Amino acid sequence: MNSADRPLEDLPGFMLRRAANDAMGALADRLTAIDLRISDSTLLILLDQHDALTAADIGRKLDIKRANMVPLLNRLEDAGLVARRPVDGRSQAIELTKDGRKKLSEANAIVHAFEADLLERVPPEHREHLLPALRAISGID
Amino acid sequence: MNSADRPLEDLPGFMLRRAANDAMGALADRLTAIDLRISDSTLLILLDQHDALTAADIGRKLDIKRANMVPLLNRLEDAGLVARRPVDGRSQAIELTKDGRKKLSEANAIVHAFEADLLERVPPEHREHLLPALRAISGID
DNA sequence: TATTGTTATACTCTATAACTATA
DNA sequence: TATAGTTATAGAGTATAACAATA
Repeated sequence: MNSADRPLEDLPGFMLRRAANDAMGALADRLTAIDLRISDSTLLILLDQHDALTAADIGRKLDIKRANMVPLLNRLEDAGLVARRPVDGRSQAIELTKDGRKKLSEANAIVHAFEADLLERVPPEHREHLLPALRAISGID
Repeated sequence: MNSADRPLEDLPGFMLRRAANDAMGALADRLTAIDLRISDSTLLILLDQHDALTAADIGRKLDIKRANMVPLLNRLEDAGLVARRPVDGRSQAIELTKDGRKKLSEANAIVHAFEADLLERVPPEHREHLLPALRAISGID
């Protein structure tokens, strides 16, 4: 036992991992009600907020490798939620279908309720600092 | 495009996932220098801070299912870093070996440097709020 | 009866290498 | 030459079910 070292609960990195795992586990559970995974819902929300994204665009924005976009898009296309539309000889735009927009509205309801519940858990005095801190860690702004 | 919805970067849950993924990817990269995974280093640090933990104890503290403790402990035992010692007919204490304590000190150096760098990225006015917010999300205190 | 350690298994996410076709 | 989409594959984390032995 080395008392000079801080317990794991005092390490921001460890707690970041634990908080993310707990929170994402809870979100994944809620999303099973509409047969979506977290990455599915994220992709639908992203498509709703940007026009004319290609598969490679999505991969870059969501930190998903090109190779891993394929099964993800196959699954969403098989479910009838998105469609691939060639924009030139090698790129394809990914677009929400009518069913996709319907599923998106269900996903938005679940995700936003989840986000509200998540913030609710954070004591008010720390609440406004969470997003800026997380953005800084991710290298955004 | 639904402008009523906030972009993904404004959702704490999404940014929590992204920050954790980015940070843990960076930590995992650093730990490859001493041939450890994140879960390995976490287990070594935990063993250093508590006496006489059984495999089931560790699983509960680190949120690792009993079944998944087996390959983890096998790997660390094969590497000579921990030893299993039966404490009764069904439980076994997990103990750091001499090599394990040496590896632990290397892991502590890497982990604490990483934690310092992580906090450094967070603007000072948000820094002290990060840990309490993450603890609250994880359901600690 | 509940718990421990274990085996087997499966699913998700992620990562790399290699290939074809196109800009 | 660089990029896009694809295939195949492997690693890592995680989940459940079932079993024997023990508390």
